[in-house]
Amino acid sequence: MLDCYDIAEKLRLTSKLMELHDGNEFKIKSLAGAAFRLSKMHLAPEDFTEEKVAQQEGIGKSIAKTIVEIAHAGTSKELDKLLGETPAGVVEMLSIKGIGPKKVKQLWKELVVESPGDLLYACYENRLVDLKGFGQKTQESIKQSIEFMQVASGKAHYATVEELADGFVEELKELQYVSNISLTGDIYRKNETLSSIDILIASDEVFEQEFKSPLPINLIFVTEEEFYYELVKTSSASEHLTKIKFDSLTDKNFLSEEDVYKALNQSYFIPEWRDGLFDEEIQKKYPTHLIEEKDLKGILHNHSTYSDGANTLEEMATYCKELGYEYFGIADHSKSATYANGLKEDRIVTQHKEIDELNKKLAPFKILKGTECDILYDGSLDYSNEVLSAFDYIVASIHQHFKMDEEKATARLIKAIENPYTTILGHPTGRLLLGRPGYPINHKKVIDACAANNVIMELNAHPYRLDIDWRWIPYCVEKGVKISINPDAHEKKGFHDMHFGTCVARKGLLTKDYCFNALGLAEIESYLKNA
DNA sequence: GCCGTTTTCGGCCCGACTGTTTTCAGTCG
Repeated sequence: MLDCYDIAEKLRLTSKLMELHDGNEFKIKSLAGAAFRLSKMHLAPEDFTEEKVAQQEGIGKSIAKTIVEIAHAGTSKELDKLLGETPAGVVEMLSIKGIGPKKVKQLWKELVVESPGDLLYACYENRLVDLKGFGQKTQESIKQSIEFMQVASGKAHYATVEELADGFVEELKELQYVSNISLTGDIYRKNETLSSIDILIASDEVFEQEFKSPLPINLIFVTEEEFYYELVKTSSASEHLTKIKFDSLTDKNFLSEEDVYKALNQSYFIPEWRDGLFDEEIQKKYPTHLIEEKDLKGILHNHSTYSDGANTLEEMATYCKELGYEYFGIADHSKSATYANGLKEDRIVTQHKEIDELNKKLAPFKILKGTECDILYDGSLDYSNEVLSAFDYIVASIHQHFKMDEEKATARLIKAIENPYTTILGHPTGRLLLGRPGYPINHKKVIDACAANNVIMELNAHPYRLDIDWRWIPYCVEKGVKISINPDAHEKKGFHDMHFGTCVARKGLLTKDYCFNALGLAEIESYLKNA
């Protein structure tokens, strides 16, 4: 039997859902009012009869009936019906602080946002500011609310805590009794989502430290002599420890992590490789030139104010040049992406004219003419062949119709891959880490199709996407499919997400040779010309 | 849906705050 407060919550939810579904506004108000009153009442179980409940101010016969129903059954028919008509993620959105049913309804109906994860990404893409009644500040506060919710649920994206964790280590390093210190655990392996920040400390003293952190902090204390032994141990997944026969070590005193692997008669595993997934591959073929940020020569897949970006084409390109890159690929949304102000054909012509002008100004730096072309429901692309041929390259991505089974979604992607104009397959699963799972696809079939059609696979470097998942990179490389590390930048600072893309690319053993945008400008232009 | 009564239908509803507006809508406690 539920108590007054819990029943009130259900009534409140019912009224919010009714509001989402255009219910009678006075009915909605009386439900909300009844919920408010009920939440402050303390009725004994025997008081939950329709007659007694209906005596309360603001509660009439009808709501009294509902209250008794909920008290005994935990829910009501009306509530169940409304829940059945509402995507679960939209219901979750109702609990985001700062937005109520009216705004949730607007987001759901006008932006087709169906979960807090969707919504967070829409904030990142700057899509809320143009909605009536929304603005920059509302968007920012929604973003913060959702980030808070995600952290509150016990997990955070790597990007959210990277800087913070490094700061903690620096802070602790200053303590005189700390003789050695390092991050360890998942964060040391640069895993894409984290549930704690683990720090290994060599110290004679065990101490406690207060941190302001969104994730729990585990301080692990060891002796100075055993520091590197413990570092390898605590930073490795158990699968990795088993494969390298870590337990066979008798000595625990080492001078470095490399020495630990030497003693095990193993080649060295950088922390990123200690998940235990590719141990045999690494042993057989140690990657010769693992990708580094400095190998990246250009940035493809970016947005500008032409579609849903926050900075102009010129601002984006100029900043890209300032960062030392050789080229900048603009890939604004295509016409079907109406929510993102996708470009109709006439605006492509305008943009290309501007690019030609800017290229004169910025040479030898170059802006490449691209598009992030929507893959439509049936797998066809969003522009005619004639329009597609006007671009230097095409990033083909799915943005709509996410609810497909694996067979359909895979066929849809393969059809897009087989389109002769497709250069890069954008964020192949559409996942948002800690947000939504993405559509299910058969990765092998999709990668095989890329290989057969000479299509490059995107590794979307946005820390919420990191899509394609790095676990599939070795298979891409095996099939000869190159990887393009793309930030999907919607503003200048988005370029810095290349760092996170590179982190996971290294986890996936990506070498410079198989990274598409490690090609210099001349090489990439010649590739695009001949493709 | 609830309420109240000038008894059966018309009006309901606190105020502060914020952000987006250009006089107000939505949210919250």
